[in-house]
Amino acid sequence: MTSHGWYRLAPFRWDGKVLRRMELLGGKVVELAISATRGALRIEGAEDSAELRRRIARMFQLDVDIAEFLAMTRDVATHQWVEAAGFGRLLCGATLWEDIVKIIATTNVTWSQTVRMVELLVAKCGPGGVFPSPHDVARFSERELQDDCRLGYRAKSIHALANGIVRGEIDLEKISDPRQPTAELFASYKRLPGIGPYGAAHLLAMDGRHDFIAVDTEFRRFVRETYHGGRRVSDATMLRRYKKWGRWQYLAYWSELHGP
DNA sequence: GTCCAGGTCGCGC
DNA sequence: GCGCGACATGGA
Repeated sequence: MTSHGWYRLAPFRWDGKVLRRMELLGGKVVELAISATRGALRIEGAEDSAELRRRIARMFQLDVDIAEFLAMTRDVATHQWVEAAGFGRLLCGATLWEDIVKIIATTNVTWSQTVRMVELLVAKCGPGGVFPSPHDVARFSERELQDDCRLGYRAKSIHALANGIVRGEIDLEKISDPRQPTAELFASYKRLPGIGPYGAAHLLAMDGRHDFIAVDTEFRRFVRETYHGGRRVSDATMLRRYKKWGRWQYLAYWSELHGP
């Protein structure tokens, strides 16, 4: 649950054992309490429903099959620990929309600012503490979002995204159609406001597609320090190291980052 | 004051 | 297609 920082972004709350979040289900706000026991997920706080299952499936990547990746790790000394540790799935938001907003909020800022931005956005726009819908966000002006949620220039992208969805100009269902080849999905994601190569690769990873590594300061720092004695090298050189992992490149890097 | 953080965008060549 | 500066914000 704690593989990348998402568990710290509102409306998620994590106390070290139970992951909680407010969620709007069947027209009412409920508090979900999610825990994992022996690899099984336990959900409390809501009646079973198709909508709940859909959201939980995205949050925990329940439909993502990482068997091929795990098989590869068995043959690589540095990754032997991965399978036993149960590593390989990223915590996601309940919807693609939520993750796009959160990824925009991670760009070109410190993590503590990201946490604050999302916290303020949920507080301002999300009724009852749930993650706000595009409608909830589109009610506010760009200026208001920027000032009250401390989004900086990202308010422009988030405002454009929310309004684009509300007006029907951005159709996330269509954009994220899983039947598309990875390269086309990548291109579609990159066309979203505020999403570039980094964001698109991250969104793909949330679809369980790890073909592209999201090159950011974190990736560069890790590779530089781990493999190049702190000397700076080109992105291409850094990426070459992970080519052998094929469509699991991002996950391979990520597992190195989180180490045994 | 300056630099930079899990980048993106628009512009000029 | 590629390099470059601008862009809000807050902490070092």
